[in-house]
Amino acid sequence: MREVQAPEDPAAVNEVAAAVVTASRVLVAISARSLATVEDTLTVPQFRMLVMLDSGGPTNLSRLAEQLAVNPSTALRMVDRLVAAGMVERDADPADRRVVKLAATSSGRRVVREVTVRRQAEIAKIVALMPLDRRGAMVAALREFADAAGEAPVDPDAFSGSALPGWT
Amino acid sequence: MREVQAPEDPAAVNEVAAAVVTASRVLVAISARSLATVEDTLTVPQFRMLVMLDSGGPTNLSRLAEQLAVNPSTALRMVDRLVAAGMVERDADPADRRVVKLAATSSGRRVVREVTVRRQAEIAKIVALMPLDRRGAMVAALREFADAAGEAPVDPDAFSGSALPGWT
DNA sequence: CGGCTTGTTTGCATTAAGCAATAATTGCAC
DNA sequence: GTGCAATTATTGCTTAATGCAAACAAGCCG
Repeated sequence: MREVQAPEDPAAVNEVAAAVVTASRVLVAISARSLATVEDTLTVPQFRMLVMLDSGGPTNLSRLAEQLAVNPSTALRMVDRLVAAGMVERDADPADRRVVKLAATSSGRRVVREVTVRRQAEIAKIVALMPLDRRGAMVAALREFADAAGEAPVDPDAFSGSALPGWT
Repeated sequence: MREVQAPEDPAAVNEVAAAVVTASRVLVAISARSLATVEDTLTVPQFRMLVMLDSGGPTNLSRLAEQLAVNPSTALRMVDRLVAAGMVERDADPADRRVVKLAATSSGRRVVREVTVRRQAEIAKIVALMPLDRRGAMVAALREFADAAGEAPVDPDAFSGSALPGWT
């Protein structure tokens, strides 16, 4: 069986990997900075949970824990703290008395919005420093990379208002 | 004072931001997967510490804590656990009896190498799926982005063997 | 020498996290 | 329709990560 692609040049692959790693550092740094705004109020895991609730709408505990890839008991106690902080609301589900519907309060949503706005601003600031005629190539290249990884693209409009599910 | 760049098109900036976010999800996922290999043995913060010690060479506790951006006491207890796991070595500094020199053991270094190899393999696998003639554009675009962010690029050769400091 | 700084460690508290067990429902099979 | 299996939330126990403040040790400098 033959490779579909031409034989790989190890040095070239390394070059790409290095570029990927460098870019990812930038992204991680942006995440951290934009979250530092509300750092006094929220921890990183708490923020991730809040983003899930804000973007995904109300859910129950099990699904939330599954989305965050944590143990239900962990999720439960995080919810407890967010409820105590007034950022998440608990409601009984009339259809199934086992489940507890969880939703972000307006206060919680506001925090998510603040962080998101700041993050977008950080990215935009960097993008603005790039030569105008290179941005198209940037978008194309990143999409190509994401496509190759089999990741569903983010809708530019959808995310502009509210959420970046799962992204710290 | 006038802008150097042409006036921004908000929609275009959003497009770039969306592409960046999508790509960053892929990178985060790769991180998580490649670290899952040793998940049973090490926690994420422990691995970060190990990477620091492996790539940066021996240090003392204060500098290590500073690099990881954690409190010295936190770093101390993490070191305790890594020492107990046989992955880090404590040595007295003859020049200054206050400091404790910390270094990764060969066992610790091996773990870092395993994860790094797996991560590179994951990235390479994705890169291999991209059209050959687009990889150059990808590298160029990512470098441009990193440059704009003022980040020092990663040396492809330097990182190929050992380390990705600070990158989870 | 005596104070100041630096480096490590300990005490105390909170958050995060997983596993196991329990309780409360619901759904389904018979 | 009753009883057992599955689902959902919760609690108890343990460990790890984290920060702050205080203690303690060792070097530095005037």
